[in-house]
Amino acid sequence: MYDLRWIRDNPDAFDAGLAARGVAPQAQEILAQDVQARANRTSLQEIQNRRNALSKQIGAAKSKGENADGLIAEVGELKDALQAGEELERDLSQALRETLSGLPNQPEPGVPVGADEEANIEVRRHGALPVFDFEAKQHFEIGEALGLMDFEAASKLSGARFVVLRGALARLERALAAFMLDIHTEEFGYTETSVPLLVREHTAFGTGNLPKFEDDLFKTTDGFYLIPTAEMVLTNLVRDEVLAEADLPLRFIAHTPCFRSEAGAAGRDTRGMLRQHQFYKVEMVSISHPDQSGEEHERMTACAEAILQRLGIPYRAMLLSSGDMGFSAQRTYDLEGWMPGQDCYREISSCSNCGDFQARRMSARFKPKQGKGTGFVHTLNGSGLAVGRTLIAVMENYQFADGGFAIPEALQPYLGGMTRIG
RNA sequence: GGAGGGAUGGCAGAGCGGUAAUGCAACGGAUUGCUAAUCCGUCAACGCGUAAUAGCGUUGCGGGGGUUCGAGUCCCCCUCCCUCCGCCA
Repeated sequence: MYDLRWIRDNPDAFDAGLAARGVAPQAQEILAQDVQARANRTSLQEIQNRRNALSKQIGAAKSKGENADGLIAEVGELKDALQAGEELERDLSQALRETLSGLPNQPEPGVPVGADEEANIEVRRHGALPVFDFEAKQHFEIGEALGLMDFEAASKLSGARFVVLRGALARLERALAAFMLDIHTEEFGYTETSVPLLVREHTAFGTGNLPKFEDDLFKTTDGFYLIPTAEMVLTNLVRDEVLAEADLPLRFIAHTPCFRSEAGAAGRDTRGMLRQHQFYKVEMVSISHPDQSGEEHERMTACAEAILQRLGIPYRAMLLSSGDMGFSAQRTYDLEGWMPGQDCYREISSCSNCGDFQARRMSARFKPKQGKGTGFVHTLNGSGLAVGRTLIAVMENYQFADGGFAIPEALQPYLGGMTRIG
């Protein structure tokens, strides 16, 4: 959500930012509406002022037992104008709110401008790619051959884009989540949080998933949305709050299932468990002081990278282009893990700084120590990491010719000392 | 599912038709060897105004309608929270 006053002062920058995201210019239209709304507000306030003054006189007159009929008649003449002004005020501000709530965030300076992932910039690469003296398999080939990954069973239950894991593989998934949580909570200062997986509309609005992306969400018959990421809940923890400046930053982490309809992804990544309607993810959220969000963003990305490093998964960090970023983000790093079976890097984490965009939608503020009023916090979110995709990366990077795969050393304590599966 | 109670500023909490009490916290100022205490002010959003302040004004008592010269207060609808009963992990 945008600050109208910022658009007033920077209409060209506003449109340029939208253009970078493939959205047509809006400033002229918005500012015209804004001028109209303010003009109406001013004249409405004058009428309200008169009504209040007259009403006070009426009250005073009546308490003295005097006749107030003249005054009552006078204030009665204001009635139509008052009602019309109030109605117009409602309509105009609602129209503006609707327009603004459907516009994506501005890319930060330094974000490459481009239509899609082609324009992303690789900023770092870490880890040597594994070399195999056999043809590397994809995770589902390994998992199915071991009898531990069962797409048929899942489809019997739920159809396409679900999976059943069994035995050691199911345990590996659980171990990965525990491993990630332990590091982020014990070493990086995130507070482990157990959260609802079903949320109401205003919560989905706060993070920017509604109103524009309702099709991506699952909705229950009684109006709940299933969370597509814990970002939605963790970020909304500060909705309608006024935080003390000294309490910032707040850092939350949660391990949750994520539910996505994948409405626009028909035919993409249909094999395996890369793209599912349901998957586990460990999600970090930071609520930051506006002056520190850039720094916090780098820190958060480093936290996610630490997991990949300790698991020995080669990866690269991509600075997303304006067109590839999510709706609410102003700057995003994707971490792409190496997938030997596919012979390419695939997204395994996405870390975004949303600036005050979500904070405005949620009314999440802080009280500065100096100065009057309140300011909006900045919100950041990042996967640390997507558990399902990390599982894939482990299986593929550590695979053996015989169809089994090794457990990364750091993870072995979480699997009762197991060193390999299969 | 049944019955009842509630939603007021950062927090607590009164007001039940006539300009939103009071307390706590926070911030600014005054005072003061220092700290504490005390006193005064500020403390949300928006509009006008300004270089920025100041200043003036409007709104704000969960949301939306209505009655009234005037609504936190009365009427209607909705949302959420709590308590008890029933059912249940």
